[in-house]
Amino acid sequence: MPAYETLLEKLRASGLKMTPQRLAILRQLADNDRHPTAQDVYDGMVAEQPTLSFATVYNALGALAEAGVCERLELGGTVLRFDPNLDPHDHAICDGCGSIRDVHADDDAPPGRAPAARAGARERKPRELTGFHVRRVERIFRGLCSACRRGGAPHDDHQPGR
Amino acid sequence: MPAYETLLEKLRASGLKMTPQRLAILRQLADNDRHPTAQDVYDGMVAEQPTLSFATVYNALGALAEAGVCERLELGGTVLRFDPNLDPHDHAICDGCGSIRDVHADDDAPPGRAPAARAGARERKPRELTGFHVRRVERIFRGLCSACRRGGAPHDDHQPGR
DNA sequence: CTCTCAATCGAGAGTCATTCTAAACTGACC
DNA sequence: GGTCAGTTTAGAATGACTCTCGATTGAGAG
Ligand SMILES: [Mn+2]
Ligand SMILES: [Mn+2]
Ligand SMILES: [Zn+2]
Ligand SMILES: [Zn+2]
Repeated sequence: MPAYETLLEKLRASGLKMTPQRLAILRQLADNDRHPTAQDVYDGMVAEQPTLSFATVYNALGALAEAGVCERLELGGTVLRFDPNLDPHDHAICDGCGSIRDVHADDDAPPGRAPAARAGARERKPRELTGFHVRRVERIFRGLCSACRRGGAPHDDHQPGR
Repeated sequence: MPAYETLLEKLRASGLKMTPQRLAILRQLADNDRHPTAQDVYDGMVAEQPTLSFATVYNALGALAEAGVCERLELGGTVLRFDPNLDPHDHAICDGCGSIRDVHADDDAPPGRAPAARAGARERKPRELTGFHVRRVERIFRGLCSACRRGGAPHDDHQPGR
């Protein structure tokens, strides 16, 4: 989860204009591992940017994603999410509360593979797939977070999906 | 890709009513590996079911999915897709034409793993992930299909996504 | 067969996330 | 201080789905 300075540097390098709205968005994304929606980002901004338009948040987030400052995530469900963490990684989504957690290949044993065989895990390059040229691979783990496994559906950080 | 008879049997076993609309949907799904949208299914039905309502297609597909006759796929993008193939498998989505291909763990070497280590590939059981109970794993390969790798964007079977 | 009723269907309105449109703004450069 | 591209804004538009509710209809009972 990149710090504000890091994101700022990327924005500067991208050639995009440094507007107050975009800087405020960077502040929202800095050190944020919660995969916020456009709504989340907007909510965190209206206080200091009272005239902010919703469309601006979408525009800016889209521009930042295209510039390689953050990533658009379409993890199923109806809402778009944004991730400042550009390291290749997977996501664990809780069916109970909808929370999304990063899963790095190193942290946890990938499913379908014996923990012993975890040798060349770091590898993430595109490869061939019988006539299909793979550019990137997305993996989603669905299940229950530790909190939801106890109580039925406690805090409910995110929307539980419809 | 299950045959009509197979789907019919599952529907019968589910306890759901066997209505003409649902049978027509089964006919659409039988031996279909194209992961059709509700629109696709509807389009294939209006000819023989002229009074068909769009909502009915959604209702019926939803009911069939819940009954375990087919599966709802949310592969990003804006549209819901349906898959009669219930074997655990992954999907390769072409960035060019939007076509979706099944990828079975046996067919192609999973990325991030040396082909030699393909031993216990069949394994697909839920497992622990440091505090997260994994119920199922989804994997999406994004890239270019063989057709799109040549010409820029030729036939365009599906919508290229926005 | 005929009856009965919960399950299902159909039409249209409603929802919601996202995108588009067009006008106003901003700031760098001449 | 004028010009212009890039941005922001409000609000309208889009599109995929979901809901509502009255009408219809399978499927088991008799
Ligand atoms: Mn992430
Ligand atoms: Mn499939
Ligand atoms: Zn949870
Ligand atoms: Zn293609």
